[in-house]
Amino acid sequence: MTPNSCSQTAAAAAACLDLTAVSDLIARQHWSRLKALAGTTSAAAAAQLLHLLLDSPHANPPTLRLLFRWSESHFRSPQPLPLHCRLLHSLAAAKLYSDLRFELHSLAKSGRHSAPSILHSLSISGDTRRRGASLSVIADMLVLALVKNSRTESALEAFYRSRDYGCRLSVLSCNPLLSYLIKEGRIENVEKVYKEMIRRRIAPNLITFNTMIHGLCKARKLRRAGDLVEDMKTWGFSPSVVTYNTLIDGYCKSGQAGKMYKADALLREMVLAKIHPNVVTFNTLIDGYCKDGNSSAAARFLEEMKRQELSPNVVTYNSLINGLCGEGKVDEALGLLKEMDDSNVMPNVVTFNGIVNGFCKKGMLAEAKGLLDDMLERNVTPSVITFNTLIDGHCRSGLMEDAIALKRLMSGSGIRPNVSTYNCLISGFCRNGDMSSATKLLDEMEENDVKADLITYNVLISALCREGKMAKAVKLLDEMQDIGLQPSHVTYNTLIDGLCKKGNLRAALNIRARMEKGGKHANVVTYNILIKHFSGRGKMHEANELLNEMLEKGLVPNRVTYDIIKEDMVERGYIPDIDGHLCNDAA
DNA sequence: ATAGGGTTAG
Repeated sequence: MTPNSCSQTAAAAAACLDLTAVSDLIARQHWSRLKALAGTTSAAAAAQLLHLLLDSPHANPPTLRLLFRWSESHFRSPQPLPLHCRLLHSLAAAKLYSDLRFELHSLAKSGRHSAPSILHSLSISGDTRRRGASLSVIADMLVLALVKNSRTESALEAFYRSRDYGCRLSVLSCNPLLSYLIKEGRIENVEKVYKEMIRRRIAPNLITFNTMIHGLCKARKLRRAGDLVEDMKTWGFSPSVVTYNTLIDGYCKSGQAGKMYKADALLREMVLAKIHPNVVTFNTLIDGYCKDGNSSAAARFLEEMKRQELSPNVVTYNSLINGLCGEGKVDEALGLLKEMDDSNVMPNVVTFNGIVNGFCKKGMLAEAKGLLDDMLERNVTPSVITFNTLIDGHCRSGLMEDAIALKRLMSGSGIRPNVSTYNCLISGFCRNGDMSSATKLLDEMEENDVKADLITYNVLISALCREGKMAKAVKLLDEMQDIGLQPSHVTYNTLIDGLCKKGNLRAALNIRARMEKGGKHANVVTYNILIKHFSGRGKMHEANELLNEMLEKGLVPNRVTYDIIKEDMVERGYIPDIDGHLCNDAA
């Protein structure tokens, strides 16, 4: 068959076009002349021509793509999926991978088709003999395209379904899939995908392992993360600086006892293994120590990194500035801001937010507000968080009018108040017992289409509890569950506390039952509330039983627990007969 | 294609 001969279809016979001339017009994008020659006056006609060109052995894939793109934009209507799939196959066969990526990207972005229908259409399209090999490449790129377009659910479907078509995927799509699932906090899916990768003999690489370790750390499964480090070694990969940084960060954020000691041990271990700590390593440690309330240890790490000739960057300084401000050491934070200037590290909005927060915490509201001018001078644009911090600071000092003025100022600077803004203000009004102003803000939220969140409800519930309006408070619990908001421990504990204070133990236990039903287990705070309720009423036996129950569950008593035991029980002459845990810890 | 920083509730 020669390129100019008509192919076997009836449509082609009718058209009997000079395909070389047609291709030439397409390549030169002479669309009106193409219309005259080939009659492409509709999307359907263009589709027909595309099929014709695809059937011709001399079809040129880039030309096909030009025609396809022109048709979709010119007629403002998408071409049918089977045709798109034929185009994808021809691009894959010609190894035009960047064009293929682009086409899959637009297919994924449009969201018109589900992953299974795309895979199915691909599987029955294209040259039967070469389909298998190119199907794998296309499916692999499809998963990647779906991930990049935040269509994680479809990406997962494509990942699993592609197995039914015998596709061999690669780490190039699986790694980003894992990474996105982690970003979305869907750790169960992460582990499933990983296991499926192994089952399908998609060999994990160093990045797969680092990503998985990150996911497990984020899910606070530190032991499993450690197991994976051993796994990676059996696959022939040595932990890299990223592996260590991830683990160090995992421990810093784990909340477990001695976490900073573990983080420090990992630092020593990596140095011993001749893996050099980098800026991220130090930043992670500095942030970890700051969050642990130990900014002086963090400051020593800043010195250490300088000694190792690693340049602290804006993240380094931000972590330390935030830590210092959190401890009320705003002067030292300002010293660091000066140091940034000296070493040409540009402060950004996060830097200033930290200092604004520091001033607010000390009640130095004029200084905090004054930072807005400094920011302006330095070309740093305040963010919602800057204003929220300022607003919250004013609310906490009872300066509600100034807080409202700041909200106007932020709107005037083109920053829309978000839920947090409203939460700060509502909580401020509630603290002042001004429920009518709080309610007005709730209405305003509705008008501005800002949805109430968990914190909004917690704030309102605790305000109602303080006023003893328990029926209304419980009603809000129902309401939030109705609109699909998961109540938190705080929500339940606030209600339990309110009900206990009213002496309504039965209702309090009812909420506790709802809490368990909602998958949230009683925590230390829950027990403290209940123990306080009993011991405060002289029911020492019940209080004691709750103490034991709490310890049996492995919950660790905190300061509040000890205060209750000391003031309500011991000082009134009752010695809890709970087992050894308490004596050891209390001593 | 993998790792690090900011506000708000009890």
